[in-house]
Amino acid sequence: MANRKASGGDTTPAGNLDEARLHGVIGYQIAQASIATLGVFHRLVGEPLGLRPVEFTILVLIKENPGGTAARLARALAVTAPNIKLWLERLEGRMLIRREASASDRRTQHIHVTEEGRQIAESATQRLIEGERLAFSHLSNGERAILIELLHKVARKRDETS
Amino acid sequence: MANRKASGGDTTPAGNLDEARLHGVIGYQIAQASIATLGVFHRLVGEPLGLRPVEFTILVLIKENPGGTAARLARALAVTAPNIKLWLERLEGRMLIRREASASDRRTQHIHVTEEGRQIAESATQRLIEGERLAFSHLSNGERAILIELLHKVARKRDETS
DNA sequence: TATTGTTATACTCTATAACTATA
DNA sequence: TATAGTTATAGAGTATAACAATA
Repeated sequence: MANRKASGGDTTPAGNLDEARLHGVIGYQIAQASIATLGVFHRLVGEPLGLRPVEFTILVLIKENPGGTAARLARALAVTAPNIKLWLERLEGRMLIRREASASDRRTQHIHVTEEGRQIAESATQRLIEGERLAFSHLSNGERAILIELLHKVARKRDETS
Repeated sequence: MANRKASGGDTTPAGNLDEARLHGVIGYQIAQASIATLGVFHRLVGEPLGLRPVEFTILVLIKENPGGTAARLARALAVTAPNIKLWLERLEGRMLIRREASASDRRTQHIHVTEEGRQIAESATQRLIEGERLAFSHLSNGERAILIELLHKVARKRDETS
């Protein structure tokens, strides 16, 4: 931290290293920003609730899409089928979700959250929203809303191209 | 793949209160958006140039901060010391960077890019900027600029809290 | 006493291929 | 023929602990 600039200086997220044209690469800025958001997640959800980012996302998506299938989750999160199966097994082992055989298609299972899973999912989401609001309080409410909408637009693109 | 808007597709059920709440989690939107940007990276840089995201970032940061040390890179990218050492060894093995012993501090090494490393770093950056402009053409130039600045603000936060 | 770089090691996560049973 | 879920396995990536050299 020897050469840290004073307040108002042009410090960069990457440990005060110069970024130059890298600054204009969206993917790079997203990766750098994710270091901050993952820090918030780990502190407020990962550590206290024992949830990894993937587990949290899967749990919430199941809660919001009750009766969905594993294959649909895998596509939504861009993970492989064996991968999603492992995470579902862990969540099921912790009694946070349950899987029911489908009546119409005997290949698939309909996934739901348990009551405990619902509570943890809602608690985690609430912690994240409040935690991010506090950690990123140097962004106004409007800026956070704009950021989310623009990120949403970027994320939407992958469905159309890939 | 799934490009459905309604009719029981991958859209979340309407009237679900918590769907809006997950929508407001910055870290979630960042993770979703990174799937799209990583796709662009893999197609335009990872595949043709044989560079992983970490390798690209390390290479560019070295190019723009010549003479830096491994420890500084590790802090900048939030990776551990043994980890950065492995990536530096691979880049050095490909003759993209070189390490020189320091005269003042005999513990450290000053890292520079080779001529080939410089060319690849610049080519990769150029490909990414143009590729993202094309892939995310549904965002205006202004929107992309705003997105980058807001991500920059989020990323900058991690230095102050952690 | 703290820091840089390194080694050794184990663990987590992920991807691929192959299999089954359904459709 | 295609899809959902599963199994087995190998590989990639990452973290931790311990160490030596230097500040």
